[in-house]
Amino acid sequence: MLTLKFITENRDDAIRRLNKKHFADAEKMIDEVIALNNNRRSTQKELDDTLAQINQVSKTVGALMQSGKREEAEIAKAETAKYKEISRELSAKMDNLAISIQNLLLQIPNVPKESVPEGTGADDNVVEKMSGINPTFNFEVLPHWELAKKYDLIDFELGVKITGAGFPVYKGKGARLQRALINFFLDEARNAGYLEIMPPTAVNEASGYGTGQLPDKEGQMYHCEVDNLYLIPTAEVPVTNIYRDVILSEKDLPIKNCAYTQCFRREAGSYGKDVRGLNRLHEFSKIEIVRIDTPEHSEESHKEMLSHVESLVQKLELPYRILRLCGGDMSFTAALCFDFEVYSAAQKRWLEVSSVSNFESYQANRLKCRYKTAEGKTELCHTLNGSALALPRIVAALLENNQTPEGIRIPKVLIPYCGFDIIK
RNA sequence: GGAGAGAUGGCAGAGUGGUCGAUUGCAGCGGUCUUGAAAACCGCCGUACUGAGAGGUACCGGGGGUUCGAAUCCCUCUCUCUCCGCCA
Repeated sequence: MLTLKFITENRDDAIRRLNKKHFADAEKMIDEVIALNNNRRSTQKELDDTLAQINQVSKTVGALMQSGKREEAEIAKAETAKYKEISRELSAKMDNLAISIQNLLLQIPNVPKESVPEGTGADDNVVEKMSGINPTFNFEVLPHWELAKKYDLIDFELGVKITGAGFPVYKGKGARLQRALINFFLDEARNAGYLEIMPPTAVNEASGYGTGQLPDKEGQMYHCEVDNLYLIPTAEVPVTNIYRDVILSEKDLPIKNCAYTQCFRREAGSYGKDVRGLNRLHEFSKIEIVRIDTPEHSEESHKEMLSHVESLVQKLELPYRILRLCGGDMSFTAALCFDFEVYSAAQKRWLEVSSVSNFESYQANRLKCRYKTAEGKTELCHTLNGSALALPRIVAALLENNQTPEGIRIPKVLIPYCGFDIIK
């Protein structure tokens, strides 16, 4: 969430930038926050003064009792009664104000950076870069779900039997390809300086709130009600929460973590051709990269993350494009976000395989993730994360783009990881 | 699942109703000494809100209560540890 300091000191700027995100009622909500906060401040002053009175009288009571002046002590005791009544009312008022402010702040999205383009939806995203060669075929190409069946790589029906739609079963070379990609992505991340983390895939409520999946996306996560745990939709949740309520030292930044986990998404409301095959799953594998950084360096970190992700799709020899998301298409919490898409030759469409975002201090404020500067000041960190990469759509593109009459060719970089160079 | 113990500052660990926001040790920071380092010695060393500042207020797992006054007493919730049971 945005900080009160930012909102109160940059009212007009905040409203203008929220409008870029096409956030309705920006002005109304910002002004309400400011009004509530002013009220909160004056109420707190009153409350603090009242409590100070009580504390002071209490001290004299103690002193009087010790010196045996009982009657005077009794008089002093009686005096606190009226202050107590006042403080009770004031603290009730304070609690209400604090809750109202918190509720409002949770509803206000992050403000986009200046470099975010104007726009209302996916069509307004700016293509930053397009690279790689779209494959051409002189035979009839099959979509990946048919290739998966033809070569017995992925069994969607079996997944339905065991669990349900969106939980595919990978078999033989299909399973080995999964493991190869996971290891390849993890090795690449480690070589780029990321510390590998293997976190739990179920998290508690506090972690869900920490990274902002709760309360907004409650319905999108699998919830184990008996123990009140949530299956993670991304490794971002457990990994970023490592730094919840932590004050880091400036010399430790940027922190660079990577993690492979299974990810679970209910995808309530999804249907149609977008969910065919591997395009949208309830459970999938993903390698996530996470950074915690200083405000001064986070932009640089973001660039490094983008070139890391770009190197992955390049090594996999996939045609790709990088989109700079417009204000209207960005997520609630991002300040700047780039999407990577790979071209899927049989489906003839772009598939999103990575989203690399800078959240600036928005997420850190909720997480209370701070760092001590060299001068000893405590400041909010910036947090960033990105997929590097999510497997299913990469697999979809690899299968479709690399199909030949002889079989499916494995990109050179993956051959040592797979242990085979063609699927036939 | 059964029984017991516990939750205090980055860590360890005192504190059982009145200058306790908290003794002490370690770690950290600054300094003296040293060619440099170590050792020794001296000083500093939680977070947040509020105030121009001095300062004020809150926080000893969370919430509630008793009291003029609570880290300390009571209730409640959560979590952790130990032992037993079950088990990958």
